[in-house]
Amino acid sequence: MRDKPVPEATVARLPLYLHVLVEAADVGTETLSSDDLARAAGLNSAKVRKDLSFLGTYGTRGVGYRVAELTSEISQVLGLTGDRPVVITGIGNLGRALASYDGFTRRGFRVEALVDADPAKVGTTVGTHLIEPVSRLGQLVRERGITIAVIATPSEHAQSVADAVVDAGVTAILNFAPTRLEVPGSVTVRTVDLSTELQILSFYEQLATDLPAAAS
Amino acid sequence: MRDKPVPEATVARLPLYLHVLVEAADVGTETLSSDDLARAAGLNSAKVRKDLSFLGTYGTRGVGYRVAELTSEISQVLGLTGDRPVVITGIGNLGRALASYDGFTRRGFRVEALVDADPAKVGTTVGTHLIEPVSRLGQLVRERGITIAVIATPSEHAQSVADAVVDAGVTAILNFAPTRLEVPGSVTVRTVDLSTELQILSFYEQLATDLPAAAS
DNA sequence: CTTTGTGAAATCCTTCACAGCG
DNA sequence: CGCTGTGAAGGATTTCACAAAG
Repeated sequence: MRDKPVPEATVARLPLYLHVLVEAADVGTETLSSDDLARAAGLNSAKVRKDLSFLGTYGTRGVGYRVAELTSEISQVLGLTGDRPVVITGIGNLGRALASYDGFTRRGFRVEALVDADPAKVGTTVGTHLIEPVSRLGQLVRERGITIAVIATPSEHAQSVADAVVDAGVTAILNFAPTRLEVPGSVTVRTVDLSTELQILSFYEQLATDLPAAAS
Repeated sequence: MRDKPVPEATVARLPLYLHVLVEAADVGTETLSSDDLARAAGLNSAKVRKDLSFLGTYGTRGVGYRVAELTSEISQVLGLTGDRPVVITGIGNLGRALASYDGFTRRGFRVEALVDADPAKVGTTVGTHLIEPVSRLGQLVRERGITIAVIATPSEHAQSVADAVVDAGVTAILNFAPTRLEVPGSVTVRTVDLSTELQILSFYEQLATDLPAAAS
């Protein structure tokens, strides 16, 4: 049950299951069937079972999955044990939104440092976090053992920030700048580009309005 | 050449091609080969050619694709002709970031209305945009022909906002609340959940640090 | 009798490899 | 020649369908 290579598509759904499980636990539910999970997650039950089978976690036939057990199993697989320190770079509107977003904290992430290039912002705070100068970026990453960086800078600075954090030991980057980052293969990058998302939506929106009616 | 069902995976890459094309045009480049496009987009050239073949746009053998022509072709397929009015709901830090994000405007989107439930925010402005009360949401959508809504409200209000905009005629929703929205099949929803993204990153970050070295 | 876990079929996506156009 | 367009091969993912466990 060890060493199955969890498929990418499955990894992308694990946070969704986790979300459903946490909500179920809040309500006091102790077990969920694959069908319950599927309905709540908007999937079908076969997919849920296949996904969970990769984790090596076994449900109970005739009953379902134990919420507590599955929660901790998924958390473990995702590496959400303990707090993971994160640095946010670029404290504009978006960076500020991210810094005060409690969804990070509620999952296992801790905003450990904020940096910005603007001297007028350095020394001010967002919530309880102090904004530090970008010149200290490498040092902060090293000193605080940060391995995940969020880039919310203007796109023209995204690459140089990426270079700096990678050089200091970061191995995962969440990039909000609309640019392709060039990084070593050992570093994982996920880019969230808002205008890309809107353009994809636009395509499907157009389909929906061109055809009279058709849906799945 | 009409009526090929453009695959989902291809649609997701079209904005990327568009981005590369716009940058190329800025520098005065008039043609790009599939290999040039692939390098700039971080893909391989076969994929680029396959993708573009679905559009019915033909390049020139021995030369490549005409930048201007391909740009307008992709824009058309994505439905980016003319301005598309968008409403942003929930003007917290994130909503404010979105409202002032010029990436929307630079592509074919126009922020046409902002709404918030907080009476203290209603009547104030973000840039040139006035914040209106959520009670006017349906009316605004109808009057201004809005078909795309961005939801940046707290998650407990996301569903009711979705219901309201769908009822008023919106057919595409970009959802930043960490909730699954229940909508009719004719409405397209894309959810961007920041903590989901971080959790996926966490998985790969963990892999990278557990293994000594392995990358593609 | 309910629900899991999983081979096998079906579908979707990517990559290969090359014929053929400019 | 160089580069597109595309059948065909190869992978990955989803769905089916059912045997076996509780």
